[in-house]
Order: sequence, then C-alpha cells, then structure tokens
Amino acid sequence: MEKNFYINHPKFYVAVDCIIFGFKEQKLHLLLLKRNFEPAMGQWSLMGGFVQVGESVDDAAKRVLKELTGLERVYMEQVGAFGDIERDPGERVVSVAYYALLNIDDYDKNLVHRHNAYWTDINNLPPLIFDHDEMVAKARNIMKQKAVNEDIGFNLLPEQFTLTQLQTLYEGIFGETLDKRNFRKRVAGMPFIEQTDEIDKSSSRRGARLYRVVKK
Amino acid sequence: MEKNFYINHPKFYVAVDCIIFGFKEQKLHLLLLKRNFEPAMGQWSLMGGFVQVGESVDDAAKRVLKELTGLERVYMEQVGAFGDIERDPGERVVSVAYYALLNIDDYDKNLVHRHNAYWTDINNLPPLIFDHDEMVAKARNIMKQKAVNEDIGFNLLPEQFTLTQLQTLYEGIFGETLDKRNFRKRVAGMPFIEQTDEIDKSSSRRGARLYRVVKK
DNA sequence: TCAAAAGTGTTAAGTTTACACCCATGA
DNA sequence: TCATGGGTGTAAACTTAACACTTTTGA
Repeated sequence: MEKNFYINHPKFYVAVDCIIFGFKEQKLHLLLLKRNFEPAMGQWSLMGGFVQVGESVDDAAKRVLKELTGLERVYMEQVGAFGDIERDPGERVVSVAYYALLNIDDYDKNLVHRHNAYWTDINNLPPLIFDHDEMVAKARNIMKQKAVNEDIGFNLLPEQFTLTQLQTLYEGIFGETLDKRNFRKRVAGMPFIEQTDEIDKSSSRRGARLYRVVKK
Repeated sequence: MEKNFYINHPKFYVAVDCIIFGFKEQKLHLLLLKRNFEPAMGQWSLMGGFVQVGESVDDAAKRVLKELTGLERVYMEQVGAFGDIERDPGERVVSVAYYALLNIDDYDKNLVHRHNAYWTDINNLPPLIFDHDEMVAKARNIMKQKAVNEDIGFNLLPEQFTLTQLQTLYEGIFGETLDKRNFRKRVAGMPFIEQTDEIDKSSSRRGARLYRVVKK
C-alpha cells in the first residue's frame, strides 16, 4: 500500500565518487584511476561505484573507498550531489561525491595496483572524466574551509610527525606558504598536540622532534 | 551499446527537499507544509518533490521551490544528499536538500495557501517527518557559515531595509545578539551597502534611515 | 513631556603579521 | 668545517569587543 505513493516517478542510478587525499613526498596527492574498464577506458577518473539496494549512500562511499584502499574507518565527508542530466554522457547517473583523508602509510598497495590507481600531485592533475574536476575543486574548497576551524589535517599524517611535515601539509591544503615561527606558535597553543621523546633523523642531520595527536 | 555498462545496478527514486528561509516579523522563519497528502498526511515537512527524467537535480529544486512560492531566480544552495536506507520508511528514496533565501514580500500567497504551507518561527519548529529535522539543522549551519564571509543575508530582505532590520536578521542567523555600534561600524565599511534618502517610519516615531544593496 | 527606537566614538584587549639568527649534526 | 634543516622571540599593525548617552518624534 504505502509502497505505491511514488510509483509515477522515475528512478535513477545513484553513484558515489571518492576524492581521496593523501600526503606523500611533502605534497598533497589524490588517488586517481587510470581507467582499465568502460566507460571512458584509458582516461583518468575518481574511484566510484554504484549505490546498492542494501546500503546507504554513505556506506556505499565507505565500501568504494575500501575496495580501492582496503581501509575502513577513514575520515570521510560528503562533498555534495552532482545531478546534471548529461554529467555522465552514457546514461543518467546522479552521483554523490565524498572526500577521504588518509594516512598514506596504511593503504593496501596491491588493491590499488589492481585498480590501476596512482597517487597524483594535486597541483598537477590530469583532466578527469565527466564532472570529476568539479568534484575535486569543490572537495578542496570544503576541505580547506574545514581545516581552518577543525583539526582534520592530522588524518593525513602518520601517527608521529614533525612540525615541518605538519606545516608543509597545511601549506599544501591552503595553497600558500606559512611563517615558520607563527605556525609553531599556533601549534604550541593546541592542547591536543604533544611532543614525543622521539627524534626523526630521516630529513636532517640534526633531527626533528616528533609530535603526536592526543586521542581524546 | 554505451547504455549497457550500468545495467546490473539498481535505480532509486531521487527527491529534492527545500529548506525555505524567510525573515518575517523580525524573526527567521521556515516555510513548512502541513501535509494534506500521503505519505505522512497531517504531519509537518519540508516542501519536496521527485527529480524527473528531463531535469537536473538543481533544476528539480528550483521547480519545487517555484511550485510552492511562484518564485524563480531565488538564492539557493545545495545542503547535501541524504541517503540512509530507511530515511523514508515507505520506500527507498535518496533526497538532495537545498536551502533557499527569499524576500518574504515577493512570494505567491495563493500557491502557498493551496499547498497548506505556513511560515514557522525557526526557533519554534514542530517535529518534521523523516530526516527533515536533520536537513534543517545542516542547512542552518551551512547558511550561518556562509553568512560570515559572504553577503547572502540580503536575499532575505526587501530592497530597502533599516540597519536595525539588518542587525535583527543577522542576530537570527547567528543565534546571538550583536552590539549595535560595532554592527553599524562594520556595515559602514561595506561598499555595496548604500544609504537611500528615504526614512522608514513604520517602526519608530523618529524613523530609521533605509539602506539598499548596490547591484554590481 | 515622555516613551521608544535611532543614532553615534573611544579605548582596551586580543590577534595576526613581519621579521633573522643560532643550533645540532653527519658527511 | 660546513651544508642542511631545526628551532626560537619580539614589536608593530590590525581587528575585535566592550561600553552609555543623546536625538527625534508622535501620541
């Protein structure tokens, strides 16, 4: 009975697409597919997938992320719905984009390899299919916005990190250079960041103090 | 040929729901339906509708807003997609929420009456069906956020307005009282707001200067 | 004449920015 | 010993916040 209220309305494919951020070699990267399947085989795209009957849209995004990276419990946020008629030239698909921030030490390299996915410098992206460029642009904006007020950046770092790494990350997010002393002053005022007693010697002779986020 | 890539995936109803803000009697209001149709007849909800084959999701939102208010070219922004499996207990529907800011002088009262819709004080809302409360909460947050940096508030005001009206509006948006002198100082620094030579006498004996937004 | 809303500046506190040199180490 | 990245403080500019009284007018 109830099931018939909507019967005169059309149905659509609903997809999810993931903008997957990682911080690698001192730069922000996105994990992109060089598509080895149709449609648009051979072109670059975000990792995506279709929402299934038994899952919420959010869960579909988590599933798709896991299919590519093996990771669960990753920081994800919705970017928004993309619903232009011709956004996918093959067939009408409404897509909901999500961005994910992942610690690049953790992902499953085999899975990524099997999907023909590559980490790509965010300031040097190839053209992407459909409206994926627009999705990326919107995700970057939302992420940047969010990073001003909330401490989401740490999701991109390993458990321990140097202040220089942290600064470089934020410079990547905001797209501008920051003053070292002012940056460190601010970090010093964040109660949830604490020094460890370890030193990272990998990036300088002197070595840099490692810090970590205090779990609440 | 191309059309068959996605054939194994399910399709869903896709709806839009509109959080319609108006500024009335010195308070922020939402335009809500007291539903005179199924499902959930008799309960309160946002104005919504289903996306049709020939229209984008954005266009569906514009159409739905126009169906209720008669208005076109209203300021609208997407709030996000809501895709929980059971969000509509009757049937699986993915909904994309939008908020609209409208000048309450302009809408079509007959249409609104026919839809059994009412302006409701945003701080005194009835419980809404499904996840509409969540949509409203998210829309308010996004709107508040946006109002900090961008001058969207003016969409809620008539062409000419007093500074007291403007301040009351922003107090409604931010949910806090503002200092009159500081507020006026800030407005004075906005180049796109200009004095008119008219005085509004409706709210005080002395009368208050009317201002307007300069179109760019 | 008085009630009610409109209008008007100054100061202190806090925040943000700009800026340059010494340190520790391994090669 | 020197090249490299790590680490450190202060002062000026700017922004934000706090605060109270006078004006105008119609009833």
